[in-house]
Amino acid sequence: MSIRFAILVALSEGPKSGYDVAKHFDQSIGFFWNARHSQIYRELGTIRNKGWATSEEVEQTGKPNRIVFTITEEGREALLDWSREPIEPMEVKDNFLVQLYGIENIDLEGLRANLLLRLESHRDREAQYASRHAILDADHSLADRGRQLALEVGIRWEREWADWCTLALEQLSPEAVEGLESQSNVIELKGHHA
Amino acid sequence: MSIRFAILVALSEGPKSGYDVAKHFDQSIGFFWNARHSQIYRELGTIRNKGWATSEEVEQTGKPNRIVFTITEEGREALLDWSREPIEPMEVKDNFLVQLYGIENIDLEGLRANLLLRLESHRDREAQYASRHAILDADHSLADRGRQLALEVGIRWEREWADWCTLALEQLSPEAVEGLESQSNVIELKGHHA
DNA sequence: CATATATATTCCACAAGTTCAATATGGACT
DNA sequence: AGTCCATATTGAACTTGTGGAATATATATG
Repeated sequence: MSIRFAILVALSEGPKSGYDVAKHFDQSIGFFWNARHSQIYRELGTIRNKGWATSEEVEQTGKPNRIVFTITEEGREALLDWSREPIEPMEVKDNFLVQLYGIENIDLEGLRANLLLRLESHRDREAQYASRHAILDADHSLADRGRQLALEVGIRWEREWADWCTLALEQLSPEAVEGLESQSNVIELKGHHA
Repeated sequence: MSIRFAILVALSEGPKSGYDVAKHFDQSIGFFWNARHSQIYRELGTIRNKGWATSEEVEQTGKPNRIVFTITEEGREALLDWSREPIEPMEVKDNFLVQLYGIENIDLEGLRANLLLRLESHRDREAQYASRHAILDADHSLADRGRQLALEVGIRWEREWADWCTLALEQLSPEAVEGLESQSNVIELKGHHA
């Protein structure tokens, strides 16, 4: 229950080939639920098998033929039914947080390096979302308002994470950590191997 | 590359059975990377096969015997190696955001109901994290500082989401949406079926 | 007395998602 | 001439994670 409906959302805006869906995902829904092309093609197959879409081969010269999928009434109903069901809160699965819980048994230098990398990537993404947010017109179009809301939460999310990375870098800097009580075994292990 | 290391982090704090790991997850790391017991037991098997832990059966009366896993030097090194590798930014996979991108083709009433549910669950979680945050001592213990940082980002995350839910409920209220340009097919579909 | 819960592990079927390779062609870059 | 990229789809092997059932006993709740 997942990428299936993200694809169906894409099809609800107009007929698309697997390639189109993948392209579309790269610059919109994909920010929030991406997938590799192999999965997209497979899901399109099951969507068709469920009667949620019909497919039609379009001949092309010089390029491989496209197989274009068109959503059916059943597909639109499936989308509606899905949107009426309760949504499970998104599951947080972040290696950072696992590492923080095991901070005494991991490499602090590695963690700091990763915090810096993440800080950068959060700033990048925030800028990306913000630029897309700016070109939408939420005052007149429902579609744009929905997309803006999605981008809005994306922007907030990236901003909070970036701020948090800065905080974590401060609190875990060598000076800040010095003198803290710790049963770390990292130093002895380093001695064994370096 | 995932629950494996979360389990290894748990084992790095002391020997544990599969049941212990599951319990431990329920109240700590599990907030940020949970798993069902069937997967935990399976991963413990592969951790042992990789030589990252040894296992030992402990006889008990009245209860089933426990199989206790103890981390090895190789396991500790694997944990260190892992913490030195770059961490991929967490993947966002949220049905909400998908629905917002397809807002014209989903049921707005359903979306509003789900926003209310989510608002509640974010408030709950924030309170849960905050109460755990409060009992840690980040001024003296590195372990506690790490855990506090993890909880800190959890609190920020829940707070932002809760605020956003409120914003979305306002912007998608029937009054706010009225008069917006929309090609929605929801109404006609309802007519066909209700 | 029946039922639920806590303890403790195993196994199987399934769903969801990734990785990699193969196929085929036209155009752009070096 | 050779390589890379865009177009376009398929398929197989694999990893990761879920759901459910089976087994066995002690204690608590109704």
